[in-house]
Amino acid sequence: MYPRDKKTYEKLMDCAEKIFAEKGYDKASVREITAAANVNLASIHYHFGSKENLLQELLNRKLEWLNQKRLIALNNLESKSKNKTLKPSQILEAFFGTLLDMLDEKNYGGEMFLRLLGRSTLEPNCLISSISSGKNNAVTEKFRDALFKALPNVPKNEIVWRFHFMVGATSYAISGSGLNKLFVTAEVSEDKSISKRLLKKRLMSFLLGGLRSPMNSFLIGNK
Amino acid sequence: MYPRDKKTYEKLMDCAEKIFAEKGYDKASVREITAAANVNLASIHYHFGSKENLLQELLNRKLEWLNQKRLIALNNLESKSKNKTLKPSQILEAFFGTLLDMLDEKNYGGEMFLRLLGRSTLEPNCLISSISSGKNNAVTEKFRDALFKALPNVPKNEIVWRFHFMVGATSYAISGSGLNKLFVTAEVSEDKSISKRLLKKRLMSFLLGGLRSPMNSFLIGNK
DNA sequence: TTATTATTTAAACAAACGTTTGAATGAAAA
DNA sequence: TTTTCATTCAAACGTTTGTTTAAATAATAA
Repeated sequence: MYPRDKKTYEKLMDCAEKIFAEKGYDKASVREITAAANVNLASIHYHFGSKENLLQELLNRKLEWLNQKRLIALNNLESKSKNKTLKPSQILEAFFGTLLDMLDEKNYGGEMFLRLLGRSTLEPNCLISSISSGKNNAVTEKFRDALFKALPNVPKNEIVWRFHFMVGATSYAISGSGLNKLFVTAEVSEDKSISKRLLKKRLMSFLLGGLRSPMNSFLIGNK
Repeated sequence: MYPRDKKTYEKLMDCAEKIFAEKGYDKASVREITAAANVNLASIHYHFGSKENLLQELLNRKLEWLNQKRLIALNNLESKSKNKTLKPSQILEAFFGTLLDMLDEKNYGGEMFLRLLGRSTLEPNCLISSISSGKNNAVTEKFRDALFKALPNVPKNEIVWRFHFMVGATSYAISGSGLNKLFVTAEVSEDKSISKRLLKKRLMSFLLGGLRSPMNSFLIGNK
């Protein structure tokens, strides 16, 4: 079932990521994870201390990697266009695009991580502190400030709100339930693999439209 | 603690709604709900059969009420503007606006239900079938068709996707975690009560922008 | 009233959970 | 080799979970 040489630690990481993504944190049991990894029940506590720590370490490692790619993308943009201000679409590409590109990756792990990240962002308990604390927060603030600069005419408060809305739409889209519903209902005349490839383009277009939506567009013609 | 005359059934409904909304289905225990309602532990199974049925009945009742209001709003729009096609903003107002108006209601129940609905929509397991089945689906399809008519130039597939994105953004925004994060971070210079009142306007504006976003807006200037 | 049904109650059940334990096993160092 | 450390293992622990049971009580009908 599993390559002999893979260490227990890595096997647990792999299986935990997959099962957490599929079932969510609560419904994924330690017994199921260790069974899938073909290791002893107690090994999670030996290597990670607890089930919760396992999830933490999982997300920390991947998020750090993702955020590094995000920052690199943002820095590239800023250095390329020397003095010109960045366009909102470019900033979104660096933040959400970098994330969504993982869907296209060959390995199954990309999609699994996205599902897990979406799940964790939407998860009720704030037990997953790594998502909204520490380094991750610093990256978010950097992009938030970039949006401030790119949209000088939009009040900062409004941008913060819209940033949250974008995160919400994305989290839902990449979470398991969201992804499945999308592929099922939109599959009117589309292959699933095509939908998967087009998800990024479609979502990004939606996010950009929402971000640039004229203020008070809802006050016109609606009392 | 509780008015004497309230029947056990109603007390359970009230407390379950609140606790489900706060903690999510899994983390909300039968013991906590019955304790809060000040009734016997076994009464959930006597009146509802199971914990799951309790949630089902809860959502069914409220969703039916909400969807009726949605349909009425849509019918009003269609009958008012005799032959003219509806504007997207009007359709969104009837669908999402009707939902978000519950935030403004005096009673605490409105916000609680929104949190619960957001939670349930985002919940991993598809155990909450009432959300995406039966009458609720019929209402969704009616609004989807209305959007088809309102946006004849946009491919239907695209509209279905964007509809999902809108649901995702809304679900996240009204769910507990979303609401809290929004109020915390956006509270730079705003009172929470103000943020709450403005949530609808802001979210609706975002949704409308996303819905009407020009197609392929992300292909321009981005390789 | 008595008889009958509906509801509430306290107690227990069975299963699943994360976690802990202490011995057994493996590998590396002395 | 012997010693030492890291890792694995089977078994059990203590909680918590949703659910069930059977007796007790309340409400209703005859």
